Amino acid sequence: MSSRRVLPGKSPTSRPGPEGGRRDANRRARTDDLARAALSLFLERGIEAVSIDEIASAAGVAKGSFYTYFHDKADLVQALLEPVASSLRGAFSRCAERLEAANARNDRDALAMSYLALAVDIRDLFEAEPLVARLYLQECRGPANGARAPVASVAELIRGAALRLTEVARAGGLLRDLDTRVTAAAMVGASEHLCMRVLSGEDFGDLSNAMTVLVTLVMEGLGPRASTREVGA
Amino acid sequence: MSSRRVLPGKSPTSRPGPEGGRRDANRRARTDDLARAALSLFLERGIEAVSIDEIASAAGVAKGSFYTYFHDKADLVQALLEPVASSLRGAFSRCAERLEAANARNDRDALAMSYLALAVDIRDLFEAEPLVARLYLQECRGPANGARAPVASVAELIRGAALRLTEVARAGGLLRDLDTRVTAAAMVGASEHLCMRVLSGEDFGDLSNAMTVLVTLVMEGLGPRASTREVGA
DNA sequence: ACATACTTTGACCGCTCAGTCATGGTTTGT
DNA sequence: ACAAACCATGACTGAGCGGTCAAAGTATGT
Repeated sequence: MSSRRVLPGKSPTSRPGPEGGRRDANRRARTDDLARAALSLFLERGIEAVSIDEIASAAGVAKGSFYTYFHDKADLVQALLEPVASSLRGAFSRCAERLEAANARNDRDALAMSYLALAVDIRDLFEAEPLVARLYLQECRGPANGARAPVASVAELIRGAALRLTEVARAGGLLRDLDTRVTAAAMVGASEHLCMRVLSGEDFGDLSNAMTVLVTLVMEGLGPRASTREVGA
Repeated sequence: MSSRRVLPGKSPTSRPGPEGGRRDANRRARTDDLARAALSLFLERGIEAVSIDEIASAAGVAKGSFYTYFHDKADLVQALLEPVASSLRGAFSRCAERLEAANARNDRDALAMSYLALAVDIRDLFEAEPLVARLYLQECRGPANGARAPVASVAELIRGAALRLTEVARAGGLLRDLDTRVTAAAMVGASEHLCMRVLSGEDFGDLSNAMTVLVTLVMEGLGPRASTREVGA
């Protein structure tokens, strides 16, 4: 699972030049420069606080050149997130297929392994794209306005998938009969926070260790084999 | 635990007028108006995206009046958060005391009850100040720059306390020998996400239900009585 | 009663910003 | 070879913003 390029939000309309040609290569390089510069600045100051001029300057291009490749800041954010969003869609999709097969066979272990495979997929993705993952985690709780709207879209994707997958886990007997929405939210929250801390480079151990704790937490905390000790509220 | 007033960041230097007098009452009302207006706008658009003019306008005062009561936006955010931050400090402090007493008696049940009492304290606080809690949760992951710096300070307070408390839980035998930082992060993450979803009013059940799931998750997922089934990574 | 600090207002000011576009150079397709 | 699209540049434009402050009204302390 190699990282994929950020694509420009805007392309020439009639004569883009041959693939691999001068203009094509130039567009790739410029897009990359802008994306990289923006990502770094966004992580440092937040999406909203960074100006187009600063991004262009940090990328080493003129301000007007920014608009050759992107419509506006939101367009750039969208482009930054798209490779990760696409991979996430793929991961959730593969997990859904594995779950379907496991359910058809009434195979509870295969069910559990589907979720574990998903966790590994997500771990791999975040490790391949740590900075984009961090940006997502940093911004995904903010309101979906302005340049942050693309981030909110990815959050919606993840939320929906977590809910669906949690529902399947419950129906398949992996989780007790607790409120699915609450359970899904707890899992998303815990995993995001762990990833965020790990990816921030705080001498926090690696993502696999964090994932292990998370899976333990879920399987034993919410699974049907839990002890009879129940803490009342 | 009643909610407390937001205090102005700026006060008159020589003749504030008598407590309860015309000017005192006026300052309270204006401060409240500004705080309320700002809070609403911040939740809708994020702290950074809201201008001083918008806050003043929404509060029904002239723009220059904003500066009568607050130095700048960060000052207002600080004032908004202070009552909640103060209560959190109190809650953590009370929990620490209860833990100390339980540890002195080697009383494991009292240890567990200390954490439960903390969860109840935090639930009560968030229910008393839902909008401020939501603002905190929305913004606490962002970089600590500009008007968001006071939010980051509260996040630091919570992170530090969670780590300390998790360490005590581990030493007291409530949690297995997993990495304390990871465990603390998972708990903070899960609880924040749950609170955020509940407080957003998404037909998500109440905070007590969410807290119950969270406590179950922790006590059974990470406690020493966990089943021998271990999911490898 | 009076002097003075407080309060309110909103026009003003200088600065920043997103987006535009004229100009000139480069690449492509015919 | 040539026409035309593409590309880069940065000055320009109008809008928006934070903060200031003169002028006038109000509350307070002596």
